[in-house]
Amino acid sequence: MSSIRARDREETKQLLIDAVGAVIEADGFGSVGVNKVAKAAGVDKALIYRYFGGFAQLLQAYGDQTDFWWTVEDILGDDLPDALPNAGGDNLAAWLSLIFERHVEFLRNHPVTLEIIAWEMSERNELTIALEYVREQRSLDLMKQLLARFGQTDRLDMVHFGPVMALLGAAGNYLAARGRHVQNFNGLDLKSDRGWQQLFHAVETMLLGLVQEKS
Amino acid sequence: MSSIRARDREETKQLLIDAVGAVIEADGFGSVGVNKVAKAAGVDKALIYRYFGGFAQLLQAYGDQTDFWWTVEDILGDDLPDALPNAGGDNLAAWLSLIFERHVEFLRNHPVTLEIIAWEMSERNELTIALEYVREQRSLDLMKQLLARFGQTDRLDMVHFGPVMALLGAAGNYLAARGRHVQNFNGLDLKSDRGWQQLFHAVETMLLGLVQEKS
DNA sequence: TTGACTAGTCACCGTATGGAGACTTATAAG
DNA sequence: CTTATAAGTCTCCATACGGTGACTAGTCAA
Repeated sequence: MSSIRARDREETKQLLIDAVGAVIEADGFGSVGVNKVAKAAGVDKALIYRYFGGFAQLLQAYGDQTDFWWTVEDILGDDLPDALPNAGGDNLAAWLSLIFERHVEFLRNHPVTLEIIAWEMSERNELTIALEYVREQRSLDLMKQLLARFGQTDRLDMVHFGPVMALLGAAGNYLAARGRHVQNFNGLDLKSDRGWQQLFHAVETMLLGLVQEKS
Repeated sequence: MSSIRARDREETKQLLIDAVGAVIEADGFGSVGVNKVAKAAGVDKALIYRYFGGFAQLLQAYGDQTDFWWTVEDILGDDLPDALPNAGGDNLAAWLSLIFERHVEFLRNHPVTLEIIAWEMSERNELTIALEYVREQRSLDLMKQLLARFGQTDRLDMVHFGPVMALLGAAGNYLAARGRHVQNFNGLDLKSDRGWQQLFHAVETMLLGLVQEKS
């Protein structure tokens, strides 16, 4: 029981920062607060104010230390688009399908990110605005890279490229976040890999059809 | 200033019930509580306990009085599927596209429903479970009706029907809820009708392609 | 050994919450 | 006119929140 930690400011700061993530993952973003975080860190809440200046700055520090969102490299992998010669014509559709899959897998492996997505639906403040700005930029980055490779040559009607990305991103976010607590959505099983495979398959088929539709 | 309402139990109950909706619409579901609702109703909060037994029952009464979700008739309109002779073959794709559009329009015209959708992302209790049960049933109802008309004749691969419905429903919910407070998502403008038209158009094209993809 | 510095503790404040009991007052029956 | 019932008001309570100031106690240099 002699949990007498040595007095160490930096270690205590890190304990607090880590506690933020732990509380979010355990109880969601909505119930994160100065009392709960301090208790989770095993530290007095007064230190939050002394070391960080306030709870908002602690959250800020947590955000700065954590990557909540994929980078373009995460999504495109080592096989950058130009590694695949742009021959087939439906390459972009295949890529979009793969991107959707990786997007969803990223979310399913990052519970804190799912909490943030859920939280952003009901709350809007400096922190959520900053986080959603990062995501929007990453998404636009990804789209720009895809357009640079496929924009002139692919048969997909580029008028639909943006809306389709939005549709897939929105559906992925919603279903992944919902799958945290709910089993089914519109008959789809969000808690089984099989349900997600069905979704991936349907998306792939739709995208291939979209390409061939190009007038 | 003599706002001396006559003493009327039923009227007061209704005032409270209506205040629930008003508070939700104004401040969101997360900040709904006994104090705020009573103040909005211009009534003492003790009456909530006397007339309803508790705040949960007041919410229950509000839920029973309000239709948060479309019915199959709302979505299919008077033109039931069998009113259109099943000639073209891509009728189902056209219907799905129309359904998506009506789904989104319903949401955009029902702010309280959007608040509930957002709220369900972070909270899960008896009330949210009851509400999402209703929606799931309505969605399955809709799908069953569509399958009954098109299941045997349409060229759409029925393996993909369920997942596609889930994808469209999820994207509609997410984008509509997000559009309450945020302007853009993946470059799509959620606050202008033009942005939504782009989305509808892209969805229509995708669905048509899906039909023609049937192997 | 002493004294300064600072990491960590503790008690407290103001506010808002959900909730209950005691009270006042309007109304309608006898 | 009297009186019981019920509508509506008021005060209070326990709890939890974010936040602050005073205090205790290790640590390290002189």
